[in-house]
Amino acid sequence: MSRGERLTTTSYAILGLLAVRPWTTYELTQQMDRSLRRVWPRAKSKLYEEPKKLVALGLAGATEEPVGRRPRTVYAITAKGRRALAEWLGRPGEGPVLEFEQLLQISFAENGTKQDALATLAATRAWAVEQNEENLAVAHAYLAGEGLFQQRVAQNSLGGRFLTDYYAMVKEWAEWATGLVEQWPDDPRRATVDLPSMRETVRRAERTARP
Amino acid sequence: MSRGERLTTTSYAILGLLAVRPWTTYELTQQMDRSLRRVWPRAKSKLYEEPKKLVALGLAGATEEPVGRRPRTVYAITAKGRRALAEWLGRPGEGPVLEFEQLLQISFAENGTKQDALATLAATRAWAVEQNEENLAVAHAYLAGEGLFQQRVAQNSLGGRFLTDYYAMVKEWAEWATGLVEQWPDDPRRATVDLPSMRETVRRAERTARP
DNA sequence: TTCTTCATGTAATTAGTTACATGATTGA
DNA sequence: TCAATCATGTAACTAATTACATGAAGAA
Repeated sequence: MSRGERLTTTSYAILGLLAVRPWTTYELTQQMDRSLRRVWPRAKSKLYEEPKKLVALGLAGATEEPVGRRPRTVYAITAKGRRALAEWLGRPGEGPVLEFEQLLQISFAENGTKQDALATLAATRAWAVEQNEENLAVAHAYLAGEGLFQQRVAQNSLGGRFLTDYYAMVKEWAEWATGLVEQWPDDPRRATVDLPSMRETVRRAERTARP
Repeated sequence: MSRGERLTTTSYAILGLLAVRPWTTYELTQQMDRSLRRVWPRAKSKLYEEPKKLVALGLAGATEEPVGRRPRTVYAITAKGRRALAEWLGRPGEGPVLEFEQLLQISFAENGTKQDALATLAATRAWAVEQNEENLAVAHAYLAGEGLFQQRVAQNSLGGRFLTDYYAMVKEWAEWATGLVEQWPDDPRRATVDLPSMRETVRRAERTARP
C-alpha cells in the first residue's frame, strides 16, 4: 500500500459508520456532527473527500443516484472494508490527545490582567455546561427509545459516560480555579501559589498512581 | 496583517515562553516537551519554524551565536510581542478539543472481538497511569523547590490540577468500562446496554447541568 | 416568485508532520 | 578515537481547513 493511500483514523471513523449502514455523504456529515464530532472533530469537506479514498482502495462502494439534475453518491462498505475495520480494532489506538487553548492562556496569565484570567475560566465553565447540555439531550432521547441504532447503545453508552464525566470534570476544575484566581492580587505577576491546594493535587495524583 | 502572517495559537504558545526569558530553539523544544506538550502538542520542527514568523512580524528578535562552526539562534520577545500576547489573553480562546482514537474503537466495537475492546480499554488505562506518573514527578520537583520558574507556580499549579483530575477521570472511566465489557457475551454484536449504569450517567449529567 | 435553507460538492491554502542531513559533545 | 547522543536545522509531503460555487426543496 503506497504512502498516500494509507488509512488514517479519519478513514476508519467513516468506515465504522459505513459498517452500520450505507449513507449519502450529507448523511455522513450529519451523523459525524451528532455522534463522533466530540471525540474526532473534522471539517465537513473532509467527509466528502475521504470516502473516495475508501472506494479507490476497494473498502467501500459508491452508487450515484440522481436528485433532480444533480447526482448524489451513496457509499456502502465492502467485505474488504469490514476486514480492514476489524483489523484496526485489533490494533492499539492512540490515547486521548488534548488541545486546550484556554489552559494555555491561564498558564501565561502573568502577561495579562486578573480579569482576563477570570473571563477565560468563565468561558471554560460555560463551554462545559453547554457541551453537557447537548450530551444530556442525546441520552434522554436514547432512554426514550428514540435513538437511532438501538443495537449500538451498549457501545455508545460507554462513550456517553466518558463525555459526561469529562464535562463534569472540566466544569468543576473551572469553578475551583476561579475561586483561586479571585484571591490573586490585581497584578497576576504577584500571584503566589496556594500550598494547601497544591498538596491536595499531589495527593490526588498519588491516589491515581497507586491502585 | 496579511492572511499568511496571522498568528496561530502555536505562535502565542511560543510567544508566551519567550515572555518568560529568551531561549534557543532547542531549549524551546525542550520546554515545550516538558510543560506545554500535554495541552498543546506540536512537532519539534514546528518550533524551529514558527519563531521565524514572530521575527518577521517584529514580535521577537533573533540573535545568532556561534557554537563551533555552526550558528545557533536565540530568540527574545519584543515590546510589540508583549502587547500581542496581552491582546491574545484578553480574547476568548477555544475550549478543550479532544481527539480520542481508542474511544472511536470502542464505539465501533461490534465489528471486532470482545478481546479487542478489553485490550483497547487496558491501553487507555495504562496511558492514564503513565501520564499521571510524569505529572506527579513534575509536581514533586516543584514542591521540593526545584522547578524552574518558581514565579509561575501559581499559574502552573492550575494546569497541574487540571491534568491530575483529567488523568484520574480517564483511568476511572477505563476501569468502569472494563467491568461492563467483561460482562458482554463473546460476540460484541449481542451486547446489551446496562440500564442502571446508563441511568447513573444521566443522573451525573443532570448534576452538571443544574448548579 | 423569490428568499432561505438544505444538500453536494470543488479549489485554494495552510498548519503541521515525517524524513533527512549533519555538526558538536561526551563517554567508553 | 569512535560511537552514541545532543543540538540545529531544512525539505518534502499531507491531512485538514476555509472559502467558494451552485442546484434542489420548501416557505412566505
